[in-house]
Amino acid sequence: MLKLKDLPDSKILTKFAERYPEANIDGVMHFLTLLRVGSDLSDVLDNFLGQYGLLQGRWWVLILLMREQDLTSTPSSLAEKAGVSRATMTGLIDGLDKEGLVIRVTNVEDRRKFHIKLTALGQSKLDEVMPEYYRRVDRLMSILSPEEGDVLTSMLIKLQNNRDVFK
Amino acid sequence: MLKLKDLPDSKILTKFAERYPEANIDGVMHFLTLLRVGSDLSDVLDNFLGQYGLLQGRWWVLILLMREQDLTSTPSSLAEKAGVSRATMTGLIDGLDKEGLVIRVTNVEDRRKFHIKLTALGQSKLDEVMPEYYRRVDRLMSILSPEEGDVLTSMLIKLQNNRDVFK
DNA sequence: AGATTATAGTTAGCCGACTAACTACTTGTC
DNA sequence: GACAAGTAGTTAGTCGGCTAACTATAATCT
Repeated sequence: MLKLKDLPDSKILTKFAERYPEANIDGVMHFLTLLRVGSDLSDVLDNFLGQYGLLQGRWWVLILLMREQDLTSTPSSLAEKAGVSRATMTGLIDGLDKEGLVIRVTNVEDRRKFHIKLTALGQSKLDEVMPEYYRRVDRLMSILSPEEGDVLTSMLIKLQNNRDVFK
Repeated sequence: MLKLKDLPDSKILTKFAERYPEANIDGVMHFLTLLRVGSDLSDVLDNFLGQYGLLQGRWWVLILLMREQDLTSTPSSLAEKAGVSRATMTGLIDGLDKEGLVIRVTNVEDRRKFHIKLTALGQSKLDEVMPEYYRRVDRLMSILSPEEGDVLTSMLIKLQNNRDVFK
């Protein structure tokens, strides 16, 4: 996502605003800051997960399975919930299967489907990662007061709901 | 970046919190919301740029060149400012060169380098995209008051500066 | 001045997304 | 109950990132 390291300073934005008077300098700065911080935090998360041999894609699959009562789901359902294509989910499951973190079980009721099940090894991988993940998130977010956190989220949701204006 | 569509609700988080008492439910929700909104806005931006035959990578290169006094820079400098590897920058410049939006000019002072220069066609591509881009950003961000925008950015910067706790 | 070290750019090969097309199976309709 | 349409999963091929290794050139240090 946003890779740009060199965010414009107000001098540059002013130069651009001369050519493009539509520019709302403050708005652009707020927008770019949001993209940039989101991207950087995502990178930091990937980096953290990498220490456990995971990446966001695989990690979410494990978590989605753990959410299920019987620790089981189907590739299609996982793909939809994880926000990736079914083809991508095939690859993610391949990798997790190879490492023994999940298993594919044939579904006798609908032979098009598989049951994807979290294994004991998969659960123990989560048990290894999640406590540390939660501690890190807590440390990260504790720079904001609980009230600030609520305000942040409410503003983000407003932007989220307004994003269609960009389409 | 964050693809996960199915953010946990408080019921799921509570279940996880039983197994992982470290979990600060509110903090996790705020964190995931930030990643999610950042990711979605980035996708929306890519989608917008795609209508003009651009993607974020190429678009930033054009903008970085336009920031320069003589509309000229080097691949290394562009790579660093854009936050991509030099190898990736080679590919971006290849594409832009092929479309005539930038040109490579040999550098007689240091024959290892090239001058990468924005062409008139490249400038006119920006002139086509930027006004609409600024209008969209303005419309998006105008859901927040100027004061809210400032508060948002200041909280984001706090998180940004605190992200090393994750490492 | 010559050898070493550092820098600029490219190439090759990998990785994880994607879409499109394919097989296998199920559902629905006449 | 056969056949059309829909769904589940995989495969093949593309794309834009990446790192590592390579070539060419410049700078530095005896």
